[in-house]
Amino acid sequence: MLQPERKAAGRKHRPAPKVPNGCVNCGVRNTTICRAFSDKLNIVQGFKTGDRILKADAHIYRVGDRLPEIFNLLDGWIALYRILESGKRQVLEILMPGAFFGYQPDLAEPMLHGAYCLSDAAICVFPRKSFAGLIEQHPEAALALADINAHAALRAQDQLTNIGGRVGTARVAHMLLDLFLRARKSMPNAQFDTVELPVTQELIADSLGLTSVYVNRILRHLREQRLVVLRNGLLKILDLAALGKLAELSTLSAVDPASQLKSLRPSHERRQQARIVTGVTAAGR
Amino acid sequence: MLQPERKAAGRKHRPAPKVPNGCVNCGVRNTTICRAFSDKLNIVQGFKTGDRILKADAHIYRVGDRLPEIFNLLDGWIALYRILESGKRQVLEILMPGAFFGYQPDLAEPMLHGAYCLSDAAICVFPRKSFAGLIEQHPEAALALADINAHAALRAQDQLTNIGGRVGTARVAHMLLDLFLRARKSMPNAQFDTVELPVTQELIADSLGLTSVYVNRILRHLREQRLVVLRNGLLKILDLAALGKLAELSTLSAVDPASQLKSLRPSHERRQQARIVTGVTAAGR
DNA sequence: CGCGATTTTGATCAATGTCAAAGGTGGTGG
DNA sequence: CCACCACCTTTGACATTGATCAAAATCGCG
Repeated sequence: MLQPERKAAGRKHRPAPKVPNGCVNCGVRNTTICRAFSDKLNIVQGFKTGDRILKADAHIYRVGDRLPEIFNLLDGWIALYRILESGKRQVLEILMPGAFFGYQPDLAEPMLHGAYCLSDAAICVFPRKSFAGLIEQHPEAALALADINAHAALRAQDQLTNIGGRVGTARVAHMLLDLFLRARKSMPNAQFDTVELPVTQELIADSLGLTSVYVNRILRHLREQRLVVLRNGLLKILDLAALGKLAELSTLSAVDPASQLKSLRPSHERRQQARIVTGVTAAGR
Repeated sequence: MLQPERKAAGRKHRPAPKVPNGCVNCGVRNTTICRAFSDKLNIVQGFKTGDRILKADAHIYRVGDRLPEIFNLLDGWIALYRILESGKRQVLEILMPGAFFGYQPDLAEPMLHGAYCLSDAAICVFPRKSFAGLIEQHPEAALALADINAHAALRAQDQLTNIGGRVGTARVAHMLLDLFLRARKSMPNAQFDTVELPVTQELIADSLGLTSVYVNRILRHLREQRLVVLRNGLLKILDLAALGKLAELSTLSAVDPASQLKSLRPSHERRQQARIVTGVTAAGR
């Protein structure tokens, strides 16, 4: 359950994040709010405050802060979270490049969630004060914002469904699958079965409403079943199909990983059905 | 865990829902997307397909449906839910009058969630096909939509935090508190400690990722502690302050019930601190 | 090589789920 | 107006999942 300050895990080979040279060369300009200005990039270019490079473990803002800015995530991973009265941390969402964050209904109010870097990261900064004006001036931007928010709601509902509807093992499987598929998208060689995952077991636990100790046991279980291995910040998928089955993909999910399950190496020798073994505790070593 | 078809509980004294006579007389026109047209109600008036009265337990749409419409909730309560592969139902949100629903990022895609009536209800129907056009034509509508979606995301995150971060007792307390405060808002006499709550224990369970049996035990516990009584579709708050404490209100919640906690009858004779008794099972009768 | 943080593991306990049966309650048809 | 029925609500006994506590083993990084 979250200690005051900690170090993120395994992110060695990751190259230092770089910011693009002008919006024209921005790699994520079609994913975030900027896509509303694709034919007039000079507007965002003039609007943005600047870019910023952040170290892993840096807090971009905390719950209760009154922010003067809004952000686009250019590179790196960021976690959004809340803190409960009990001190427990609940991770709301894990952001990857292209995310638009720091927004909430009433821009002047203190932030309802915090954001901190899972890895070194690069962000693009917008001034908060004039943001509303920008949106009002440009109808397409309002549309893009509506769409972005709708997707945010969808993701939150996905997570909600995962936590509320699945047991620990399936929860973890589902989350790993989601992270894997998302991370692979932004990878150069998109046919690999391994991706970098700068998440700590405690972070997974705080995402899924479990304990890090229990997550550790579940991970061991998944490893022993030859489904997936998470080690040193690397996630390796061994049996995508079986993992998908274990994850009890909801019939129609926003991410819809189901449609992507056929893309990894065709099939495998170990077709051992990977029963949904509950009772991770007593898993024989 | 949701059976095919069921009857909602206790909703006897509720008057039959009525639809307003024209948008001008609509009671929720300032809550939903229509607020963008406050000075030109004739536009929505001309745009809407019509109104519809629904019986309790009616399904407005189900997961996978391709909807030809979008809705405003005029009267009554509606639950949005998903179905997991296991057959488990996860309630995403409970809607009250003024909600805008049936929207999702890609309007042409099959619905990712279902909607069904907890009580008799009245809804206002918009044509889905031309909805995008309406939004594009009216910048303020796009803004309103962005805001509505942002709030939807916030609510989902609230629920996420409740399920992921709290134990059963606190979860139920938090949900009841939320429902109470929301329901009371739309009540004539807003100083009462009792509201109608057309929810079944199974619905609460499916909302919170618990079992209806366990929810029942938690409710008994809350009743025995003189905090709140839920019976026959009526929710009566006995000790609002203690309930709020039990609910571990997150420091800054979107709904922020904390700020409303002082509004009920001042204090009470039984100031028995209502310890957060865990271990509901063996509660002595 | 050594420190700080994370991962692992064992032992044990508390929270929550499952199964099954008995009571209630409101609605409805006769 | 009453009896019956379907659907909720309650409760007991028991099975599992997941949390806690505490200590050892690893790993990344000077």
